[in-house]
Amino acid sequence: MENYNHLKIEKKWQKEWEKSGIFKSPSKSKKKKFYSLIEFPYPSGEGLHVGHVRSNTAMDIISRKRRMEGFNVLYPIGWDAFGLPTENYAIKTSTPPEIVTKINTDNFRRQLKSLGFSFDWDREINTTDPKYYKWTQWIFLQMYKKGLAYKKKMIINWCPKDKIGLANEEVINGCCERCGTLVEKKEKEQWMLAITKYTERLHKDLDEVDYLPQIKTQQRNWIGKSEGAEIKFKIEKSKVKVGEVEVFTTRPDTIFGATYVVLSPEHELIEEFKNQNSKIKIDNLDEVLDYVAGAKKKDDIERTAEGKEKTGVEIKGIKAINSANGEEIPVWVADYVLVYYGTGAVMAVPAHDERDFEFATKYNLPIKEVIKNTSFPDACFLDEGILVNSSKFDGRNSEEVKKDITKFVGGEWVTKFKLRDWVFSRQRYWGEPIPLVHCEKCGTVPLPEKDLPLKLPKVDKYEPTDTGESPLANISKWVNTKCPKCKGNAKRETDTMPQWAGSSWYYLRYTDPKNNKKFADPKNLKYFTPVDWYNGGMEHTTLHLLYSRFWHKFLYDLKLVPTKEPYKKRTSHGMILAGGGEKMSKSKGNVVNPDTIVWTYGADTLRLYEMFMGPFDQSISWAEENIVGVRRFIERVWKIGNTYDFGNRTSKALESVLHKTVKKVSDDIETMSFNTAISSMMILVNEIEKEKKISKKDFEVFLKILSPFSPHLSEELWSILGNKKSISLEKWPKAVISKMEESEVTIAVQINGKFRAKFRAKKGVKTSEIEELVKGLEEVSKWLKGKKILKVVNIPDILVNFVTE
RNA sequence: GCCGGGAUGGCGGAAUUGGUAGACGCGCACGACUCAAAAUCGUGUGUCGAAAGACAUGGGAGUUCGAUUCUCCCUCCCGGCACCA
Repeated sequence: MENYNHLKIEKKWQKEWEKSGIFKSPSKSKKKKFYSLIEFPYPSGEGLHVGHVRSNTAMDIISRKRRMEGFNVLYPIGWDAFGLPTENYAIKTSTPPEIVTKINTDNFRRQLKSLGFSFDWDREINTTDPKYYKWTQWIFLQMYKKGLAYKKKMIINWCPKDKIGLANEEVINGCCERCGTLVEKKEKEQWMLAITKYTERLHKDLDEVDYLPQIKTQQRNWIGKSEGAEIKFKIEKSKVKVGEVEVFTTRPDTIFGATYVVLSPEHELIEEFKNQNSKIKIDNLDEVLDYVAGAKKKDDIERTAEGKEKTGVEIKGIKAINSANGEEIPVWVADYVLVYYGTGAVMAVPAHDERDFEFATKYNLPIKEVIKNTSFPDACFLDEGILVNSSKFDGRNSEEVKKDITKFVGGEWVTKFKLRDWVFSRQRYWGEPIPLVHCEKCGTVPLPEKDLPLKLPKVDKYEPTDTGESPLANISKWVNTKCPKCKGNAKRETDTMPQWAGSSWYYLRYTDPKNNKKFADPKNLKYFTPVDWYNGGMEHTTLHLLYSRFWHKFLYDLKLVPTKEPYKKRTSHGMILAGGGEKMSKSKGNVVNPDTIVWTYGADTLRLYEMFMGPFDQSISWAEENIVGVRRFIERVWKIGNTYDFGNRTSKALESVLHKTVKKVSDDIETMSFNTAISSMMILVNEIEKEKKISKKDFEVFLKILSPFSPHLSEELWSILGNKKSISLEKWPKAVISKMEESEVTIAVQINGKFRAKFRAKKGVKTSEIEELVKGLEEVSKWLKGKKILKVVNIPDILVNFVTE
């Protein structure tokens, strides 16, 4: 027997698979389809991460199993190649980003191929390929035409280091998600996508998909649905109505306790105070404007940090009228009220809201109890309860009066969401150009479809400009163009799209990656979509998942895709951390290169190790010393396959273990419990080695269930055993229940719940028989001697418990 | 602060309609093979104890014949959100 030479064997089969094309997925097939998807990698300069190997192997195992179960499996791969790291690298080395991308994707491709993943390489896509981004631009234009893409002057999060505007989702603790630099505020015109028009559906349709519960929860929290009342409060000056302010509250039941109203600094009413012709005149305009200016200058961190001490200024000269009891109450402006949520104004109920309580205490505003509680007046009481001091609503319960009170004060019951529109423009080079033209006469004009793709022009410098414009703005030849409508002089939009654009629809392109006439043929979409199983990182559950669901729903409304939701099932994997439990990073020098492992131990070993190391959905530390365990397992299987003199009989006991293993592995793959699947196969191999005998047929059954995990080893042994066709074309084995059963069972004996002995008995043995059998056992009789048995608990074939006095 | 997940030997982890805690793997110890080492194979390996046995699943209470599993309280760790009215 030759030693197991992983280098030779793995290369051989990778070539073989490529030659035979058995992992290609025909777009036309009588078979049922199965679409399994991984998040396509960003081809970074660092090369493949061992984390990629973990998730790709998991979906590869599932894909290979599905193929053997008779499905036409689509398991595609591509590159999410636009983005900042490539651009930054290009700036640093003066290499065009497309060259950097080419080098990186070549490297990634080589690495992925060395791991034996069963991708359909014919369907490879790249978001930076004009043939691909033509359709990203096309979809954007459809959104533009439907009014979902709009330009808005707004205060954006600005990263001074990357010189780029960031979406809210990309700001982490007030810092840039990528480089950690403190984010500044900057006013700029930005392209927005009206994702909020889909909020309700994005929220509701989560009921229909099979996502891990945590993923659904995170999406729901991000969308942030809450129900409450919109209520108008009159604004009076010297007892005369001069206007009104609308507030949003989830607690209309506490309205009788509203002792003041707070406006956010950006509230529209404040603009009106400045207006000389306005009916609303206030006494301390300068003071108010000072405060507002100060608040606007502060960025989000300052507003929230600052020891969380709330500040505000009373707006003097006007009063609000509490719509519930007609009381005159003061109006304040304070930056703890956010302009972009609800109505940008709140009714403050200090007795029953922590923030209002803090503010009222600081500024000596009245605190009025309206929900009965014992802690008043030392602390606010947040729970719902029985109303007091609320005129005719006294004595009733919060829950039941909310809507009644809303009606009573003429308010409206509404649903609000935290989700805000998506800032879609970036002032960078390496992204899809936004295909719009600004014409002096016609305004903003979309490019006609025949002019797509609008290709990125060649530039000399990739640096963004300090004015905040994209480098594209410097290329006058490109910027100056003709208006598609009037043929007059016009300028191109110079902003590009964010990285999320290309990844919002890539799973659709896989169904028909080479189509030049459509983003995908409807027939292919009908056959392959939705994605049956999508696995990815937890870090993408809020952004990528939400964005792509939004794009999908938009396309669904245009009847361009056949399903409401893009992904039927979504799971996520845990991260692989470095030895000390830290993130792997270049700067810490703790990155594990999969190439090294593939060379020294082999791809099958790496695959098996990463699946065996721990629960798939949990983060886990890399531990190189454990790799040897799975390598030993592979070598033992290799030895059995090469040296055993296979007969045609397997012992009953071994047969039972085999079938249990088949069942366990089949079930565990479905629940992504790969670690226990592998452990059960190890147990089987231990048993085979103990008996030193197994039939060829049964050993082949084992090879089949091993093949998704260790495809190279399995193929090689399969062919050594004389099989001509690939093991991947075999049928997935079925566990035979009758063969799993054993005639004898081990029954545990407990005395008062404590384990004392075990014994073998025929299956289905009766309680009375057990008592006789057991009393003969010395370990049992010594505990029962002189004791009265009060009760016998018998769990058939598992356990018997004697309860004594 | 809120939401979600978690805590089990020296280490990674296994076990839930409540039923023999520690499967499987690593490590370690001893033995076989070897001139020797590595590799391999065999045996053992939760803690205390000579043994009988007792104690053990982050801590404390409870339900139960029986709790890693269910209930309540607490501690710590990880992830997400964070003045969202």
